Amino acid sequence: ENIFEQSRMAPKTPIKNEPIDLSKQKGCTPERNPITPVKIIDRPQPDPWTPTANLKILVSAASPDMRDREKKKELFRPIENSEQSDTPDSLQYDIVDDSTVDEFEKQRPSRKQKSLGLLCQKFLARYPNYPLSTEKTTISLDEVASILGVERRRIYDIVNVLESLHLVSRVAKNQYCWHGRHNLSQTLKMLQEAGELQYGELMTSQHKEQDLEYKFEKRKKEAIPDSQDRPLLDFSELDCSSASANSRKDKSLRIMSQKFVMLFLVSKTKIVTLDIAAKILIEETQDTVDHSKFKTKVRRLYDIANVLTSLGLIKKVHVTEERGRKPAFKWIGPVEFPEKTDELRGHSPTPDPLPGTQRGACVQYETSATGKQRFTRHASFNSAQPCEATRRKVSSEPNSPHQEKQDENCSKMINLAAVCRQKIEEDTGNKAGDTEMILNSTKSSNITLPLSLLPVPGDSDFCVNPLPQEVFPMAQTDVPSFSLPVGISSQASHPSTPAASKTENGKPTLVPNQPFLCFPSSSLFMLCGGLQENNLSELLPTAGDLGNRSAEAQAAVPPTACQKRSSHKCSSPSAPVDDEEPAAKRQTLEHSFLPLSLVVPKQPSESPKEESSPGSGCSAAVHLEMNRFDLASPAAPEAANKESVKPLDCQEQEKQSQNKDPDEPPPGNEHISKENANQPFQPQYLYVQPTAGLSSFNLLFSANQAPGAISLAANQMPSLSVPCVMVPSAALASFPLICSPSFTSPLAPAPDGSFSAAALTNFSVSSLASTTPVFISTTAVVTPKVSPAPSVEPQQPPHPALHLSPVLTRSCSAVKLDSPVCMGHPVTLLKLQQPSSAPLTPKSIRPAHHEAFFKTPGSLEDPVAWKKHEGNQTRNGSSVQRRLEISSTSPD
DNA sequence: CACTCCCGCCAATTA
DNA sequence: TAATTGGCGGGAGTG
Repeated sequence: ENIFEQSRMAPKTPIKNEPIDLSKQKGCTPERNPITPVKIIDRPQPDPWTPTANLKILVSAASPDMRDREKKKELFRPIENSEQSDTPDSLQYDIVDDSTVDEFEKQRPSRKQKSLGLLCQKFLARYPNYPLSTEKTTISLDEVASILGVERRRIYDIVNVLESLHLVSRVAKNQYCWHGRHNLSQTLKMLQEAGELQYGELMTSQHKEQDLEYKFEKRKKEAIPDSQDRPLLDFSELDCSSASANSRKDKSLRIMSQKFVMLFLVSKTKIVTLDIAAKILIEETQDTVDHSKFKTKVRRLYDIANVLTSLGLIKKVHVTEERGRKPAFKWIGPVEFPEKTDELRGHSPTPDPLPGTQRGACVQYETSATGKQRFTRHASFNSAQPCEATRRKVSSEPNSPHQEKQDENCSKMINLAAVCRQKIEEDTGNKAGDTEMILNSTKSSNITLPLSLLPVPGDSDFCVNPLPQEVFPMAQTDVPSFSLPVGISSQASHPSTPAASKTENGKPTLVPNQPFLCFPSSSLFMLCGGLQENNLSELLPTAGDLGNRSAEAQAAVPPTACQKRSSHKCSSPSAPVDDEEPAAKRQTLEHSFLPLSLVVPKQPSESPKEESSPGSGCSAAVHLEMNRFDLASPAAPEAANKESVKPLDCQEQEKQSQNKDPDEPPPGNEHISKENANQPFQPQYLYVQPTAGLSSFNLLFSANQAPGAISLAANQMPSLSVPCVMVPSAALASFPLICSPSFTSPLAPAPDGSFSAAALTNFSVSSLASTTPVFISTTAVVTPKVSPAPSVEPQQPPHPALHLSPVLTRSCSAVKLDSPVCMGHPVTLLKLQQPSSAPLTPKSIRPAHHEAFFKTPGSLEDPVAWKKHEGNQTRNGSSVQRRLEISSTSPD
């Protein structure tokens, strides 16, 4: 806007000129509105403020009227674009009042032009995405407000959201400092972790019912563990809910923003509907779901969504549910967050040296008046530093104990480590379980990152990069096992080499060893119908409305739950996939079967230990994790069908687990622990994603076996593998899913074993020797869980016992027991429902699915395809990947 | 009419 | 006490 004006207006309003540079190229704004290209502009560098100051003065000097006029013009013009306005600017100003009104109207500053989203874009345009570390950009609210021609109030709206993502931090009274996106991935990662803890379950199942439950849980958590809980999250925000009574800040836009973001990060589909988000965010009023309150919440969410949209993190979509179409937002930002290293990479765009390391990280603590502390740590490397100085109250904060130290010097790694530590500490103090959770999550997150599907983190753009390999980096870990991203997984899975090759490329180590891949649960889902994304959107989002859906949700949930509890590892993988994958598919699958999600469980005892290790610890921890990776394969069986199983159970369990111990044995199912992965394994299965055209079908084959029947045989791997194949066919409907459980034998170095054909699920095996027994029973079994781990060995996880938490849908419940031994050997019990012959519930099976199914002939191929695939696993894998890639990209 | 969400009152916090 | 922040919800613009 300014630009235009400048050019035109220049004579008259110098002020405008300054503001922004016109350079507009920001990679960032890919999607934004075309309408006002100008806005998009980005400035490479931050503007010098000095000029601004002048402006301010000028502005202030100007009569209010003038300002208004100017503002109006500004606003309009851009939009209008144009040029027309060239007319007499000056004149207009004066004129405007009267006659001009019409003109104005013409120009109409329509509401859109004043939208917060647009305003935010303008705001963002003023600052570089990746400012040089050296530069500190301070933002003066007054200035910005005047420059942008809006009231301050609006600036607060923007800044608050940006602050929640750590793009800016408050330095002083009217001052904020701009950090840019350097830390964004970390922030997101943290949010994801936190989100998993809090919302993991929910996300998956977003049933109304669940919501309620969810709420309950929350309460419980709050009530009980509050203090404890807090620590868990890096971001205090999360905690906030529980913690403080709620002072104003509790409700704060910042917190809401973070929670909102968490929902996306936790969501498999990456699509969150406003109403669901509102419900979830209403926490407090759990019971009282006032309509008005709901309404207010939604309003706020729109505010937040507008800002996030401007940031290119989400986009608006509509989910069509049975009931109708609901507004929703889809996460288009990075799904995975590379850890430090990656971050660097990601950020690459900006040459950010990590100089920051020294200064480092700023830890920001915010405390609410109430005493809640929220502190957020950022690992902001370079850019962040500025923060250090003052934060609002940080210093003042009496409450926050957390304020520990900020390490200025830490590198990202360090930061992370610190975080871990804190968590650990806190957790330990509080609950071991929590700690674990956290740790796990952290770890997991790391792990997860690799997912290929996910868009590359770092960058502004969210391009989705299909290449799994790239992603893979995670492989870094030495650990043999790891989870694969979907695409990858497929590859990996194949015993046949192809996959391996990829993996190899990515990480040689992995390849050989890798026992398995992690499929995101979602991926599994994909198997079935292929819908286009569009369709998907419809299906997915809804989350849980219907029973069917609920089922889906549940299905989905398990993984998430697992993640949460266990470690989150899984999550990431799944996530990526999800987005693109069509919900529909999932649904179908879900119904039928559980997704195979591989989840890495966290290890109970160990994790803490690991974590405990200091800074290095973090990294160390990571490694451990890596090693440990668990895959959870959900067993999933067909259970889906079974709605009979109650979702509740799962939820409950989840909740419980969440609340307190992740470790606890989930009564249900979820966890299965697993172990590690050190052993190498071969990929047993292929996952074939549907081709674009075909959308419908995805298969996972066990390398060994033929999928023919429902049950698949899996090979065994030392680690677990989850072989699952889903075939959706109408016919299959009745038992759409097939899961083959793989088991691992306990460590068998010799892999392959056999594979049990059982229809169930799989598991991972403990890396160690497989001491751990796994039980699978149709009936549910619960076992006690081992205590989390108190002591454990820190560094080594000799045996990393992984828990797989298979995601079980309701149908299956798995229980994992850890052996008291510590990390020892977890025992897993799975209770699987047998594939019920019973077909899915009618509901579950929706026509839509079928349609989808049918629509794509390719998909139909299924059976054939399978065979084919089997035949060519290798190929398939590659093709699959491609497909995936395509698909991923295609959506947008 | 439903969806969005601008606008700005006014209370909570800060300075 | 004044200024800054920011919750909140009325109600208007849009489709």
